[in-house]
Amino acid sequence: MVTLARGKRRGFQRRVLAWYAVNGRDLPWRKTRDPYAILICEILSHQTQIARVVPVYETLLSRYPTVQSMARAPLETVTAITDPLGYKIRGRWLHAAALQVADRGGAFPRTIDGLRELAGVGRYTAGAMMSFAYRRDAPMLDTNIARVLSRHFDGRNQRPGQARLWQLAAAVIPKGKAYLMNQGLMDVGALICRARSPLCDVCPLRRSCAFRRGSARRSLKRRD
DNA sequence: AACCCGGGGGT
DNA sequence: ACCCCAGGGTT
Repeated sequence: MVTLARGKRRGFQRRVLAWYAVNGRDLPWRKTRDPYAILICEILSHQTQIARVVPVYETLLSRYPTVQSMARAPLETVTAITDPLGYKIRGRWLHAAALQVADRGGAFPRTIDGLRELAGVGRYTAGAMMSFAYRRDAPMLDTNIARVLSRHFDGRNQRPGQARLWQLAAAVIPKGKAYLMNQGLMDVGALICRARSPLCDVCPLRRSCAFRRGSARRSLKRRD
């Protein structure tokens, strides 16, 4: 069980949201709540850098504006667009999921468990759809959020398991603001708390971060 | 839990 | 060369 002191939690949330309001990336799927569009962007984003996802996302949506139009399309026309990104199974997943939704009359599932029955939709993608498309307070854990939470709460000498990370991901969501928090955490992870050389000096969470506290004295003394 | 899938980016 | 990238499915 994860327990975060109320004050610590509030501070963490406030810093991420304030930072995101100013520094958040301007990504095309942040303009929509269409679960179909969200599904496309999330499937395409699996283990794939966002810059490479954007053009494929645009092509796919302009070619198949609705889930029914993708369901009607031959599989090969979809995979031809998605295959260049690698993990070619995702084109098949996307098309299969479109068929599943079309069979439901074009209505996407509204629950985590329902979403996870769609091809290629796991715990992460279901959480993303719940918070991005439906604006529900659902946690999600991707490589960015996992890294931010792990570093901030457990520092550099511990390896938190998936169970703890999911609990933390849920614990840091302010009521009614999962969308902003999840997007914000992903951007902090992608732009500041990077895997390689994190920009701790300009991180909104630097004052409370266990990773930074655990860093070598020498690097702390460095000034820009 | 370990393993597989994958092309492309950054260092 | 090596590591990493908005994970999911299978074994």
